[in-house]
Amino acid sequence: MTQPTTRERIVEAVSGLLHAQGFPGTSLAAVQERAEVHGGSIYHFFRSKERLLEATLERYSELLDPRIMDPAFAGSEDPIERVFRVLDRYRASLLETDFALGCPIGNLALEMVDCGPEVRRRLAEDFELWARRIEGCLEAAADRLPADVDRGRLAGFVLAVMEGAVLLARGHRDIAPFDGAVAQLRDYFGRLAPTPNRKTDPRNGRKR
Amino acid sequence: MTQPTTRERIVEAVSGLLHAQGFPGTSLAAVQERAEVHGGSIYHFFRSKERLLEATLERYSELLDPRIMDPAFAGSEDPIERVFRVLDRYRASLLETDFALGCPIGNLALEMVDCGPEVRRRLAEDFELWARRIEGCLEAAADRLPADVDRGRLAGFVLAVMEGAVLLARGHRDIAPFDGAVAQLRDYFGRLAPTPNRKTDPRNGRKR
DNA sequence: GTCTATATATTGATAGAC
DNA sequence: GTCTATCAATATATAGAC
Repeated sequence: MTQPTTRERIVEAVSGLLHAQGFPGTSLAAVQERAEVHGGSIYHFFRSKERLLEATLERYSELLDPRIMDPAFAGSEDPIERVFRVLDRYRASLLETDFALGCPIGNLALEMVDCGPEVRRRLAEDFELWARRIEGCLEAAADRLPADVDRGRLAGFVLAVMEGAVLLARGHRDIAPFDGAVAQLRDYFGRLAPTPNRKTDPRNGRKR
Repeated sequence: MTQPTTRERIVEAVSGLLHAQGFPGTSLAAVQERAEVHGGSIYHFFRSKERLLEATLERYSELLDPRIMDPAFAGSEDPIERVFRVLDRYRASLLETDFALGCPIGNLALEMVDCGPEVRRRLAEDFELWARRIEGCLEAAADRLPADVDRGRLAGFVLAVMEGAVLLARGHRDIAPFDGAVAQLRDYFGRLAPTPNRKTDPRNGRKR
């Protein structure tokens, strides 16, 4: 409830602009306007545009749970269904923004070819964090998956499918490729966890 | 064997630069240097940078078969194995270029938010062409896939996985996420086409 | 800490001689 | 068709008053 600091306003502005227009497309002039700060204030807090990116990547990792995962998980108690609720949030974001906003980390991963190790580290960290949340769902559904399935690797696969599906939908400006990829992923999960039959399984529905 | 025209040299130069540095990152000054043309020559052939991009996207679609698909398909006669040979070529490209070069179309799909309908159309066309080649492999292996599998949709899924896997590997600067995603896709195909057992299947090995 | 003013470089694009 | 010269806009970054 406290007033955001100038530094926070700057990061918040970059956060939105970066998502919509990428790193080269985000000019500091636009950041000034959006954050309602003037010229040199940005450089008072950040030595360079790349340092500003680093702070924003850290912010993204802070926002992952409250903005993405928690709302998605709230939609279902079933752990595998929760995975698909997460994907559905990216679907909704694509439609709401007319394919302008995909995954901010995914965009940056392709954009930032030449960048310092700190940016690289934070990008990888954000991907890891996302995958670990999905892995948590898979662990919760471990009894419904084949024992020999590597759940960490499967979580990474879900992330790859999400990023690829977002990319295709944005390229086509059409949600159909996204829906097709998600449907195929569902088919895969269906073959991994045949007939969950949650209603009769005593392990499900437990509250504590 | 004929000498490349000036126009062809320009497109060739853009082709490489675009792949490595993206659209905003590809300056016309760099194009001049690489194509060994001077200033206004580019504007003699192309009205704008975006027109130049359109010509390059058309070039990419021309190169898909000779540069990507044909060499990959030459590695195996088995249609499903051919799908994975294609993915393996992207893997090799990532390693050879130290993760600098991924999929040129995938990069552009995320970069080109504001662009004319012609660019959009050609991007979608290039994706479609890629997926249709994979779909051709799946059709050739139709007898080893469940009858109810939508092969066009599965081909789009393979493309999504490839794009996502390339994106993750570039973000991590590590081939492990790519390998993990491909291994998981192999697992999926294994569950779709259990024990191909090509050796004893009379349908395989036919030459005409 | 915040502001104005500005330095320096580079961008896409144009004009016109040859 | 190819060249030189250059425009106008914009980029990141800096200096210094307040």
